[in-house]
Amino acid sequence: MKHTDVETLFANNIETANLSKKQRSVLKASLTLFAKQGYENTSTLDIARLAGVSEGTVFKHFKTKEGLLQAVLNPFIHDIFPRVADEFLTALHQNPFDDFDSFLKYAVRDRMAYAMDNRQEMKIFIQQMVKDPSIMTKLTDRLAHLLQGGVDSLFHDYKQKGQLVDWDSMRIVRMVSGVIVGYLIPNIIMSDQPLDVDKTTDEVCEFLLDGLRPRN
Amino acid sequence: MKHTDVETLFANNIETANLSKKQRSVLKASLTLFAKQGYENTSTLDIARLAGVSEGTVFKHFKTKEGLLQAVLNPFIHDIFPRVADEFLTALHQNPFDDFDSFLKYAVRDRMAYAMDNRQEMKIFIQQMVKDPSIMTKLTDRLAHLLQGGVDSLFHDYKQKGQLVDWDSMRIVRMVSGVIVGYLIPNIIMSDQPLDVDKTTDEVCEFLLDGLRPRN
Amino acid sequence: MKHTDVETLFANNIETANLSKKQRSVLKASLTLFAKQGYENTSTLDIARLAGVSEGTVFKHFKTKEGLLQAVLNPFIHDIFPRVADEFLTALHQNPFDDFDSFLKYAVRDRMAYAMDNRQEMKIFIQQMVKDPSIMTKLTDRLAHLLQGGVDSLFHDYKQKGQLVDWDSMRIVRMVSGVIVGYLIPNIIMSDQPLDVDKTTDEVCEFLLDGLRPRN
Amino acid sequence: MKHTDVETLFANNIETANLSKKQRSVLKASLTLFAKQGYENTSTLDIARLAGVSEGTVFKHFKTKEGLLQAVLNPFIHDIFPRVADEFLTALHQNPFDDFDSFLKYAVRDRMAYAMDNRQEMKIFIQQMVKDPSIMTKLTDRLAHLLQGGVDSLFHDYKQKGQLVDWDSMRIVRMVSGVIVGYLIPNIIMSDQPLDVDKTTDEVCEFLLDGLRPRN
DNA sequence: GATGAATGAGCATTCATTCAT
DNA sequence: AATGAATGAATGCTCATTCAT
Repeated sequence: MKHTDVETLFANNIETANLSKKQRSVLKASLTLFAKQGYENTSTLDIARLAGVSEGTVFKHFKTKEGLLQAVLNPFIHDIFPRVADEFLTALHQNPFDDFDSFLKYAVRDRMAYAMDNRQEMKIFIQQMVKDPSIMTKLTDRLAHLLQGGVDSLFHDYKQKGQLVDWDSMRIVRMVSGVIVGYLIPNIIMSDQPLDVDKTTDEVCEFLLDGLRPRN
Repeated sequence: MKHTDVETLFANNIETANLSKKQRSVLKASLTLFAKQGYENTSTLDIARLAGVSEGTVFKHFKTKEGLLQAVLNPFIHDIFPRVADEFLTALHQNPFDDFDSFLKYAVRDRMAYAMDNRQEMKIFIQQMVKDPSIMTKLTDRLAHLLQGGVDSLFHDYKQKGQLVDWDSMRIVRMVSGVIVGYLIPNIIMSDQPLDVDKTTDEVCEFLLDGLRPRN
Repeated sequence: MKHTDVETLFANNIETANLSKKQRSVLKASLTLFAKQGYENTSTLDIARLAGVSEGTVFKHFKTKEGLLQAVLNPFIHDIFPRVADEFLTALHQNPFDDFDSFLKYAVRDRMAYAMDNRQEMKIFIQQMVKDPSIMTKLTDRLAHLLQGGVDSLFHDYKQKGQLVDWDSMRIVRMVSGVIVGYLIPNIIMSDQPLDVDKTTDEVCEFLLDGLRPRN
Repeated sequence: MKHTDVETLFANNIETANLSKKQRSVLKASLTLFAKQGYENTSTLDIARLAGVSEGTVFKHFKTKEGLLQAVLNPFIHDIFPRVADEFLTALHQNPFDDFDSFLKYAVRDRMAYAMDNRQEMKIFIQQMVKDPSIMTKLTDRLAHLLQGGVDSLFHDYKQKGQLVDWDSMRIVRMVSGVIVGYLIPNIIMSDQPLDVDKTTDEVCEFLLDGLRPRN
């Protein structure tokens, strides 16, 4: 069960679909350069050159450099992340795990691997979030809304079976993602040292499982 | 037991000490503006104006804008953060807690409050780390080194008493700080919504304590 | 006796006649925009949008933006203004006035009303003349040629009857139009305050007829 | 009795006084180029080159290209034109003329010569007025205010002596300047054909004094 | 040490014009 | 004929940095 990586989704994105070949290459060049050197340190000329187009072309469709950034980030917020979340929830529903331990391990490993596969893209997101918090709000709102329904039913059985603490589902999600984020962010940012997904998953889960064990 | 805030430490900082009044005001203006609008979006003229000096003065001592950034960040890495860590460890040693629960609650609340008190300064750090990972490496190396000795002796008793899982001390530190970081970063960045430190501390500790409970 | 306004003449103009519907709409859009925001501040994209055509279409027929301007101005010089002048002279000949006073009042009121009715179009002309004096030369040459014959016969009788000073006809024309221009230009340019044509006509004529010499 | 020309006044202008040598040369270059090729067709690089400075220098003091235009025009509105008007009124008061004929001839010739001497500067003014009518409003308001008091006393005697029609003084001023403007504007704009000031003065005055009514 | 005028390379953006479809 | 994507030169403007005073 392999997840689709962001780049593929990006290429097929609905908003991206009606762009010409050149405009798509502008978008891709922006993604690459923003990730590598940051938004502010990337000039529109850099983008044009990497995309193999004229500078005018960069502005013809995207109007401003900021518009280009939005065009890079929006698919993530409105399409890719939600789709990924959905894909993930579906996968979880289709492969039911007998116990919460296996479930958690699968989930953590999967999302961690996902993030590792898409480091570059994550980095832009993190960089922009640090500057413009509204992006983060938009994204978390959107994801919260998406997960709200899905996770309740997922967690319900495990709670019944006494394998999972009877907390509000979103609190559990926050804890788990908090720990993962605390682990991943330093790694994503210092991108030269990739993470050992298996080892980290084991460590994280051992810790999470005892934290999430039901109180007797 | 109140911690000293970063700004006071900053003013008294050893590297900062031998600067003239004007140069110090340049440094302070940089801190303020970098925090508010980011490094790239702050011009040296902005800094000069806020500091009440000429543009030439900004460069007289600090050579380049990058030098100004380093002058702002270095005290944190080499002086302020270590001193804060030391202050914290000392406090912990001086106020011994009978059980790990009380200890953890104190520690978490204290560091959380500390971060909340110095949001602005943290924000520059986060922003720069995202762009220049080496800053993070430098900082974590330095802190790791500082804590290594200190925490071992702190945790030893609790481990003996069967109140704390017998993991490597740094793994415990990483877990705890991971959870805290996962909680704080979103809040620091979206600085308009301050965090309820007490409530969050309780939530975080409830979770951490079961995760860190020794295995039978 | 109502004069035809410039827009109607423009639409029926001989040079304009063999244009396609789209090209005509390009020309009309140019007229509107040049008048409203000036030639330099109007982009060919603005024109294309207002005309409801593509940018390519704008250039298909008119070759350059300058060509577009010429296409807008030429009808005025070669067709519309002369036709208007002719229409005016004819009207004067057909409605002979017994005395020069009545004649002058009619003429002044008519041309003044004409200019007021076509402010927008006048404005482009004025703006362009200021930049490219050759337009003015072309126009004045053309009008001078047209009036030369016509006015002589018109003025002759009045001069004979001792109602009009015996100056060269063109000097009289120049004086009269000078005074009118001095009155109108400020008003056309500051288009928000329309002029009271009747009142102004009376003032201007009183002055033109008696000058500054006191009435006995 | 020779009037001071605009360029000299411009150089000594109070607002202009505290500019550095280079900034003054930027201002002078702007004046020259705006007059020669119009505001829109003059690039800031053109100005920099003619002024013999870097492009940055152009913006250091004047902030924007529009600011440069204002810096060129403002002295005219706030300083030069008023000073010229004052100088003119004073001169008229100091050299009393026995009859209105001599007075008018002197005044017309003087202002006409003044305008001819400063064609280039006038041209910018006219060009800008055509685009931004508010400039004209500002100027006319200012001049009207200045003349209001002065001309009344000047005209009073001539009116008493029966040499000047008993109209409102401003109406007389408007008529006279209207005729002069009607004569001058075409000439200023088509700057290659300078005007014969003496001949034109005679023509204009003859007309102004007696109107179109035949001499008995 | 401090000043601030000057620099000039760099940047985002605009726009008339072209051309393949 | 019409389209509109693409072009690339040009433009107004910014900013870190230098240096004469």
